[in-house]
Amino acid sequence: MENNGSSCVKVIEELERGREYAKKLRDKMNGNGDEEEVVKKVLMSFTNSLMLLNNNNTSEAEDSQESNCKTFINKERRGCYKRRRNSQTREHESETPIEDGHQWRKYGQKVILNSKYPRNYYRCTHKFDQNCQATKQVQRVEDNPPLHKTTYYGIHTCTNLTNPDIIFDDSNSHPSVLLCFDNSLPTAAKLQDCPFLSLTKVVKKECKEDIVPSSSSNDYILSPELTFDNSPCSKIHSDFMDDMSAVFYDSDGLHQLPFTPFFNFDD
DNA sequence: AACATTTGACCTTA
DNA sequence: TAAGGTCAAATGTT
Repeated sequence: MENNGSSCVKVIEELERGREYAKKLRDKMNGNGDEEEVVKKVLMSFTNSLMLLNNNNTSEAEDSQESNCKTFINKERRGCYKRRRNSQTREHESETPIEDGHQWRKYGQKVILNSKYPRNYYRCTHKFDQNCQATKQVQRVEDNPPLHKTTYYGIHTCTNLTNPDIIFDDSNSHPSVLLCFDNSLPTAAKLQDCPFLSLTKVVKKECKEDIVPSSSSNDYILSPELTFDNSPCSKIHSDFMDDMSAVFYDSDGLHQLPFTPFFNFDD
């Protein structure tokens, strides 16, 4: 895949589009027995295909670094990690740190050379209980007007959509990335009226320096599926779904399946 | 007590 | 070797 990243993006985008259509069709079925089951399976197929694509994308890079990174084998090697590839990011800039609807746990902060403000590092709260590999970095990049840059790595595979009633309003920020969530839960139906998407709004603070708390705890709400629109403003990199593991969705929710992708787009 | 954040150490990469 | 990403003990919060 390394020799044709843009083609891979197109495939992913096409699959995303197909999945959206399947979702719309499923919604229109409205409990129509067997036919709805078929649509659900189509939807599941799109989702799993996207997962497979991602896993295939990253397996080679992971293989090459396996010998160097033994973080999960030998916990005594502190600081061992996979350095991020520049191409595997989604970026977003806004006047305030964006509230993306996911649950994040801050795990680090670094002073960055030639930057006035430190960079904050977050991982998904469900990194360990659901093996969700999503991370993000948040850094204030400008003073006046205040501008925060959020860079996302990986994709959420966790399933903890706890409050889909609160929708993220991105209208006041730069529309660099639009995210779509739909975990097939009944409550998620409200989100599907938004064509390009919707973020479940955060009700909790991100970190003390970045955002004013709006409630008493520190978690974000999250939802499991993530898609991107086709807006020219969207900044989608070829292999954004880094760090994914072999986790697939079925019509009942998220399940870990005991196999790994068997095809290779480079063939 | 459980969970989240802070922060210095550790490690990899350019 | 400097810069940056991650870990984990210490500390804070609920």
